[in-house]
Amino acid sequence: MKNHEIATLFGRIADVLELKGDDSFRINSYRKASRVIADLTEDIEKLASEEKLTDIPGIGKGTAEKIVEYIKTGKMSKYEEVMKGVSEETITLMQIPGLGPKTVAMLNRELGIVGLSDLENALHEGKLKGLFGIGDKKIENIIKGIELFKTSQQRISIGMAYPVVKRIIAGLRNNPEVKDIQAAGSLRRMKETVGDIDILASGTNGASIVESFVSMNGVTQVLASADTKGSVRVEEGVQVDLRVVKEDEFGAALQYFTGSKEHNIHLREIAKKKGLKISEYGIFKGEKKIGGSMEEDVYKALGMNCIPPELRENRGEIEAAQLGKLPNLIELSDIKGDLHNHSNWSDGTPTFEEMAEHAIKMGYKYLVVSDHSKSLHVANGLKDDELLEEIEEIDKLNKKFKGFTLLKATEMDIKADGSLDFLDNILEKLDVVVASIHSGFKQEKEKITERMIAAICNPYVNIIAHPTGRLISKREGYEVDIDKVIEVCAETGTALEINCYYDRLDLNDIYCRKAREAGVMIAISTDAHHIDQMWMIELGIGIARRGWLEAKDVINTFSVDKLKAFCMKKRK
DNA sequence: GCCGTTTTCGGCCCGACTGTTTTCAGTCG
Ligand SMILES: Nc1nc2c(ncn2[C@H]2C[C@H](O)[C@@H](COP(=O)(O)OP(=O)(O)OP(=O)(O)O)O2)c(=O)[nH]1
Ligand SMILES: [Mg+2]
Ligand SMILES: [Mg+2]
Ligand SMILES: [Zn+2]
Repeated sequence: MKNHEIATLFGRIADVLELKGDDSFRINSYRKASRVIADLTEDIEKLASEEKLTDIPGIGKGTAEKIVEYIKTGKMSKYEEVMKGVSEETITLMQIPGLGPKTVAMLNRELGIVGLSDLENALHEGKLKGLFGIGDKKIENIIKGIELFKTSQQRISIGMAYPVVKRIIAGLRNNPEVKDIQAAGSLRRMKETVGDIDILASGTNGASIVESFVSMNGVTQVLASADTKGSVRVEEGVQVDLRVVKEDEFGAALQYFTGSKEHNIHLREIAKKKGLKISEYGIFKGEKKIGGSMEEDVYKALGMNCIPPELRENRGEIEAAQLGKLPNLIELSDIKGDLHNHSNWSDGTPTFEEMAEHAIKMGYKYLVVSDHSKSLHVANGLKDDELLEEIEEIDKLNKKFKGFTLLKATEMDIKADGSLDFLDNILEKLDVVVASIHSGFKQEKEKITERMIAAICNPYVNIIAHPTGRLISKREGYEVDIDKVIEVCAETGTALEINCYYDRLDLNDIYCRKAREAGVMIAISTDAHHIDQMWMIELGIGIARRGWLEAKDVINTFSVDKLKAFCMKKRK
C-alpha cells in the first residue's frame, strides 16, 4: 500500500511550507490530509481508482490530484517543487523544543545553518548573538532544547508507561492537597504508544502538589516547575507532565488535556457554531460560564453523550455522538477468560495450577492453555505425544475446579511452507486452536497471505494470533493482505486476536475496527508467558475500545459453553 | 488547501508563556 508514503509526503510538504512561512491554514490542510491517509484502512490506490478520494474528509480536489499523480508517476510535483533547496536536516531542526519554523528559517537565511552540527558550531562561536529577536535567554533556551532533543527517546508502548503512571498517581494521592487526579493525554486514550505521560490534578495549593511531583522517587530530571504545572523525566526515560487546576475546572481541563488535539479542535468548532466557547477553563456563553466542573458538561453542552476517551481521535466519534449512535464499548469486566497463554510445558514459566489460580483471582471463568507447537524449537514447542499428555493433565486438573475451566489448546505454528504443525486427529482433541506465524517474515506478501488463508480455512483453527507480527519497539509487521485475511475470517467464522503483550498490541486499533465492520469476531488475549503478564489484558481492552468494539464482538466475553460452541461450529 | 441545510467566499480552537515585545510574534500543549 502506498498510504504510508503518501501520508509522509504530505507531512513533509507541510513542514517545508511552514519553514517557508506559507499560509498556516494551508499547512494545516496538508497536515490533516497526511493524518487521515495514515489512519486509512483502505488501500489508497483502490480508493483512487474508484474516484472516492474526495469522500475522505480532509481530502479535496487539490490533494486528490496530487495523490493520483503520485500513484500514476511515482512522483508528486508539488513535493519536488517545495523541497528544492531545502535539506531534510533543516526540517529536523524544527523538532528541537523551542525552535520553530520562523527561527529555523531565520538561522538558515542569516547564518546558512542547515543541520544540527551547523547550529552547534554557530552557538559555539557565538554567532547567534545580535540576530533579530535573539537575546541571551533565547540562546540559553536553544542550548537546553538541543540537549533535550538529543536525549529524548522515541514514543514508548503504552504498556511501559502504564505502570509508571499508576505509581506516580498513587504517590501523589498521599499529598492531602490533591483533590482529584487522573491520567490524561494519549495514555488516557489508550493509544498504543505515548510520547509523554500527561497527568491532571485539582487542588487549591498547586505549589505543594507540584513540589510533591518534582521531588518524588524516580525523577531523574526536573524540566519545569511552577505553581500550576511541572514537567520531569523519570528513570524509565519518559517525560511526565503534570497540570494542576482548580476543582471546579477539573472537568473542562480533563477534557482539554485528554485530547486528542484534533478531537478538541473539532469540538470547539462545533461549539463556536452554536455560539458557545470551549476552553480548558470551562464552557462559556458570552462571558457566562455554563459548565466545566464535570467532563461530561462539555459534551452535554453540545447535545452529545460523553464520548469515551479511547474514541477521541476525530475518527467519526463526534458525528456518532451527535446522532446518538456511540457504541456501547466493551469493558474489562466483560472479559470471562484469557485465550492465549503459555505454561512451563513450552516457553512459559507457570504451572497449570498457577495459571488457573491467577485466572480465578482475576475473576475469570476459563483460561486457554496454548503452548507452542513442535516446529518452534526455540520456544520448546510440544510434539504430538507431549500435547496429548498435556491434554490428559489438564483433564485431570479440571475435575478439581468448580466454575472454572482450563481449556485445552495449542498455539500452532503456521510453517514457512504454509502447512500446519498438527494433523486433524490431534486438533480434534482440543477445545480451542490458536494459529500464528513465527517464521518466513521476509516472504512475499502473496506467499504470507496464502499461508495465513490456508490456516484460516482449516476447520479446526479458531483464532489467528498476532495477525501482523509487528513489534512496536523492533519491527514492522510482515507483509500480509489484511483485507483478504479479514474477508476469509468473516466467511469461515475464524476470530482475529488482539494480542495484549505490550510490545505487540496486534491487531492494532484501526485494523480491529475494520475487522469488526466486516463481521469478524475478536479474541483479546495476553499471550502471557508469566503470571505477571496477565494484567496486560487491560491494554488489549484499550485497543479494543479504540477499535469501537462492543462486548458482543469479542469471543472471550462468552460463557465457556458459548465459547466452546463457537469453536465447534467451524468443525461441522 | 478544505469546507458548507443559515455560506461556493471567508473563515479555519483557544490559551499560556516567553522574550527585547512598546502592542505582539513565536512556540507550545
Ligand atoms: N485545544 C487544543 N488542545 C491541545 C493542543 N495541543 C495539545 N492539546 C491537548 C490535547 C492533547 O491530548 C493534550 C496533551 O498534549 P500532548 O502533546 O501530550 O499530546 P498527546 O498526549 O495527545 O499525545 P502524545 O502521545 O503525548 O504525543 O493537550 C492544541 O493545539 N489545541
Ligand atoms: Mg501526551
Ligand atoms: Mg504532554
Ligand atoms: Zn504465544
